[in-house]
Amino acid sequence: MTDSGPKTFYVTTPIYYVTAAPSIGSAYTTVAGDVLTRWHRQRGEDVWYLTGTDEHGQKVMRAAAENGMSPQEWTDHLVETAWRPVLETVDIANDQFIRTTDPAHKKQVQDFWLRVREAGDVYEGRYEGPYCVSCEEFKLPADLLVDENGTELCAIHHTPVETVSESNYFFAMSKYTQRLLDLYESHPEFVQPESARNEVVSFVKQGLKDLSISRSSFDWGVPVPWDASQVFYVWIDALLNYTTAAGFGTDKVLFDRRWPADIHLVGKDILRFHAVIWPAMLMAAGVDVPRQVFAHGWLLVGGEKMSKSKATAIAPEVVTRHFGSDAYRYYFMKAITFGSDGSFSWEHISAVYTSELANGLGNLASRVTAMVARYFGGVLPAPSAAGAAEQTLSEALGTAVAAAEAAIDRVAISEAVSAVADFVGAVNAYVTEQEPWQVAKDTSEEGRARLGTILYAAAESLRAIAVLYNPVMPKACALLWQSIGGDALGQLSDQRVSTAGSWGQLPAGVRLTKGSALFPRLADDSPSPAPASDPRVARRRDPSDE
RNA sequence: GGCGGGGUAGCUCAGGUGGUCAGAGCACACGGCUCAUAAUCGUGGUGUCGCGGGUUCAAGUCCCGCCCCCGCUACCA
Repeated sequence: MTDSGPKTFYVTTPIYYVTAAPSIGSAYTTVAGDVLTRWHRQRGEDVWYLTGTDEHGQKVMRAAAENGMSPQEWTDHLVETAWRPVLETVDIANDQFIRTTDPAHKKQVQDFWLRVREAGDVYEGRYEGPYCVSCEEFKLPADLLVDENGTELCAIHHTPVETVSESNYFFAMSKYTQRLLDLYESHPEFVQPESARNEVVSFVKQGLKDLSISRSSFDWGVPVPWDASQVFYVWIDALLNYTTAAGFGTDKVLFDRRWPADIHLVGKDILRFHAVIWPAMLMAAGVDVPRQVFAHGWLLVGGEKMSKSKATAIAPEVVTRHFGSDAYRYYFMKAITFGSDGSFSWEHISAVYTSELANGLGNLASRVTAMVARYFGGVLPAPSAAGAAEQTLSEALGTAVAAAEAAIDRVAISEAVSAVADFVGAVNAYVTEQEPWQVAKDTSEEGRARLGTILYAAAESLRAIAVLYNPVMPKACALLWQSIGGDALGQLSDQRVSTAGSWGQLPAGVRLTKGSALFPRLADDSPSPAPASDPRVARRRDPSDE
């Protein structure tokens, strides 16, 4: 619209590889991005949140064949039946869903590499590696077995692999070794958390080799524009989704506003592609590198990395069906330190749901709205002079807001959520200590005034909680907002997190209603792990679940 | 093998530049309260801070050795 607008806060998830349906692992990343997105929107920033699917490559081809479909049919099917629906399952407010099979993307990939080629960083060479004739594909050294004679065997066919070479195009990535190291040095925030940064730096310090960027042994990919016999290596194509979506090559005004991306969220398994290859590609093309690549950890189930092959992969819907999307989001964002591995268990999410959402936040809303209804006919009383307790409470709110804001800036999502959760606890304690039900027995003017002050403080606290939790639990917060009469202040999504701590925003006189429970207590009927045949459970796609 | 991260209360984890660092939440026990979703509030933790040495007045916290777990060690994504 305008070419002088503010820089967009641009958030991305990885584009998920469509050999299988989503698991809680991929949804975890997407939820994290969504929370950051919604939080920044409530700072009043212009945010663009991108997610999507990565659809090329040999594995997709193979998965399609196994399912009796063409690659395009297969990816269309999975995208429409699994990957788009899961966004609704976990309540994602993305702005765009990109598919690497989109024509616009394919064109951009070709244009990008033509540009790098013209810059002199693409050359023809030979890729040589172990090849299994039965599999009809190159193998990775790590995937090979070695027999007693030292012969390398295909792990699938147990037959010797041959050394085969094919003509490929290469990207002169080695040239960028030092520039990458300089980037990591001058911008420590480029790769986070620190553990991820260390791995990347030590990897690059070994020196980079050039990268084969095309394949001629199969054709499910973006055609190399200057050589019809080759398609681009899937990562080289996939990474460019981030610039395609930003308008690279098609809309300069848009691109200048949106790029560079502010944060690429990735699982730590795909860190290198994002923290090494991707910035090197961009440097070669003369494009700014993203501001940050943030790698989160694994979801562990039973102490092990979640794995489809071990039937520990869980479909998000299995969890949301029982707990709802808000609890799903809350649990993964609060109970797991973002950036570290975290354990998921049905028992744990169940315990967190009951203690923090049902007994904590839900019950707080319930008791406050019930008392306003009982003692003031549902109309929020005006507060009289605040006492020490109210002062303490409002200060606790200010502390929570400051802590949460600072944590979000560090992508310490669990800390941000915890800061608000601590405030919820403080409000519950406040209510208990002030004993409004006792004060209500004092029908004098002073008694009524004091009662009004207490309930106002409690309701005002709920107002702030709704604002601060909205990025995490949009559905429940919408209900809470409605029940405390928040509409008098406008739309919840328009409430700014930065000023959420300003005390006294909720106007006296609004009507509070006690709706149904925000988070009803749930019967403990923990489901057995879904069987592998369950269509909701992703098919095997090891070793990565991204 | 090399590099990196980790082994802390029943569970999930903070802390870790040496001296209120022996912690939080959950679970559990007892007590208070009754507005509320049998919810809430308060009180209660000696656990060899993986093992063995060492430095120090003082070590989860530094040094050495060892054990175990996980990740990375490049072109499957």
